[in-house]
Amino acid sequence: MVAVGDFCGEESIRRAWDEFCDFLRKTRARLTQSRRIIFCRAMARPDHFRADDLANELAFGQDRVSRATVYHTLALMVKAGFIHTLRDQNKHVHYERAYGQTRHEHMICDQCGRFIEFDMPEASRLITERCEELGFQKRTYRLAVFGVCRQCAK
Amino acid sequence: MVAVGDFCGEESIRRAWDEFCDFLRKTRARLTQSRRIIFCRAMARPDHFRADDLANELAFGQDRVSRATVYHTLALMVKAGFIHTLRDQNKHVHYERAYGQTRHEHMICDQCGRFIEFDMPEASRLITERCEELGFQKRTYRLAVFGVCRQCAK
DNA sequence: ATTACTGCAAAGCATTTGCAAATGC
DNA sequence: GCATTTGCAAATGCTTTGCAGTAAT
Repeated sequence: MVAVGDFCGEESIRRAWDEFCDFLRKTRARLTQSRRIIFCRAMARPDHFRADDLANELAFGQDRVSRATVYHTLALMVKAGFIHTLRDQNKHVHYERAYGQTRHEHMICDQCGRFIEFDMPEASRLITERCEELGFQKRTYRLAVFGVCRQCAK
Repeated sequence: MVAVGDFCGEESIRRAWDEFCDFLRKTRARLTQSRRIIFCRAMARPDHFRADDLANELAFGQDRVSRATVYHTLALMVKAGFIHTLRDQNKHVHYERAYGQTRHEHMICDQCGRFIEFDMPEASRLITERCEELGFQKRTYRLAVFGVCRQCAK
């Protein structure tokens, strides 16, 4: 059983966790300590993180959770829509918080690997049009620009 | 030494191979039999193929080339701009011919994995604008739409 | 009590690498 | 002849899986 007071600090994360609990109940999955720990740590990350990093971070200490469970739970969180996956130029999967965020695209620096977010609202409309023309049922799309960021260009 | 007559059928491939030879000479790399075989087979593929598949195809027979060499050569071809990489929903890398092709984007079917090409010329301009605003030096970009294709939707 | 979840360690698996032999220049 | 490339097999490295034990409902 997950203690009621056991959420993870920030208020928005608490709300997110409550919604994730709804998702879990709806899918007859269980509310576990491990899931709460992983969920909160993942949601608290401000940047684009990798499953592996999070797993390493959670491999020791009192809140320790196994590598396998981290991977499982992140996949659940993607399914529930709380995080998104991205891929960097080295084909590694990165996650980013989706809950409470607006749609944005990414520029990825070839040199430092940094992710720079930018908006391109027009893309969505254009893509929707093309999908309708071609009878393709869009689920989502990814737009990534590769190159060199301002800092690295200096 | 690579025999002069030893190109690979199609005329456009022959021209491409000649250009690849220029590239190789320019970078002081060698014109080898293995490279010719891999280059021609890769260029002849009409669809989106995987290194692994090509390596398997070339693992037997008189034109056999090792797996490692296939991977190496495809990387060279990407560097030289004759093929592009794409990633499918299962994080596998696919290659597609770039030589003689115009820019296009992809819809990738969640169910059958098919790649559907479509044009979205406006994207390029919009992206260039954003990159200028943000001081990002664009090298290339990838736009992929995920969902269900017309056939699978039936 | 039942069923799902967790942790562990092993398996996967496409890709990369180290090194000796072969080949192009 | 010298440097690059090739082939082989082993290593890599992230991710997934099988299974036995543990926890949630």
